[in-house]
Amino acid sequence: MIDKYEINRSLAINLLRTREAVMDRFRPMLASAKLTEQQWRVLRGLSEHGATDAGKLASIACILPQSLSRIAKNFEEKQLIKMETDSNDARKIILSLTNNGEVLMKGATVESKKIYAKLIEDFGENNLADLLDKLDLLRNSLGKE
Amino acid sequence: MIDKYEINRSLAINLLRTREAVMDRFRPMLASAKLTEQQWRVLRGLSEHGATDAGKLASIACILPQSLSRIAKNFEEKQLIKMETDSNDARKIILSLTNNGEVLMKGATVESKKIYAKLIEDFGENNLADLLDKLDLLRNSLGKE
DNA sequence: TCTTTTTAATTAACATGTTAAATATCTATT
DNA sequence: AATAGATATTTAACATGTTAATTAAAAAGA
Repeated sequence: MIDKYEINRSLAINLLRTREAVMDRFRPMLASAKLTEQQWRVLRGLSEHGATDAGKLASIACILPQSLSRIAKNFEEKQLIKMETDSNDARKIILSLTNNGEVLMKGATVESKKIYAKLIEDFGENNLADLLDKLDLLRNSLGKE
Repeated sequence: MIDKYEINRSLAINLLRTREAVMDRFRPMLASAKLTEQQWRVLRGLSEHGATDAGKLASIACILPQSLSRIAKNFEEKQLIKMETDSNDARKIILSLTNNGEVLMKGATVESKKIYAKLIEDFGENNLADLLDKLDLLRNSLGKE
């Protein structure tokens, strides 16, 4: 039964395999920084957005709030982030990088940009723009954002 | 610092978000069958390819052999699959669906095809073909397959 | 103001991802 | 045939995904 419904042709699997192929280029960098993909996205979100409450940060980093809760506790113990209660809303926790966290991200970000630049060079800037457009279109077609 | 390196524009995150949007359409089906995404891919692989050794099946289902090992034990206890040693190579384990497993997959496959057909209708057959082509191209550019 | 509802974050329980190591079997070399 | 090296699977330990429940605080209504 080899048709467009077959597993190797399915959209979800192709998105997964392609993402894995992309991440393979970043894994050495992450391994040398001793960070998981999710931890990297959290620190990157804080680095780009500055102090952010947990809910927004989870959304930015594309992880569940429950996962961020665990990651944040871990990072606070390692003194990579600070956790403070929002003075306007005691339910919210504001996260921000410590100096240690910023130092860690400085180096990793330089490395990450090099890898991404090489990826764009290999894939082609136009191909990348087209692909990102198609992905946006698909998400819109599915009624999400 | 909003440039092409910014997290919300990064390729890996977009592939992740888009995949999540696609899977959102399938999750109700999976929930009603009480299957995780990975369990679904394993059963689907067996349904499409018949009896398969663990290594090949893990590759087909796009999960790690270690994960398949746990899933297979779980499924064997629930009598959804059989596990037999390969008579030609005692290192290999051949997995196959039981009758129970095939019955489960019959219904779920019908449902899955309906959902996928609706997705194609919403996204457009040409857009889907283009996207799959671009994903292939990207994987090839990255030197994978 | 008091109660109810909603929201933000956390915790719990189980499944999977990831890296490393262990086990068993096969293959190649001598 | 005996050994060394390679392959297939499994197990272990820890991090994250997922669903559900819990806690605390804000917002809404009576």
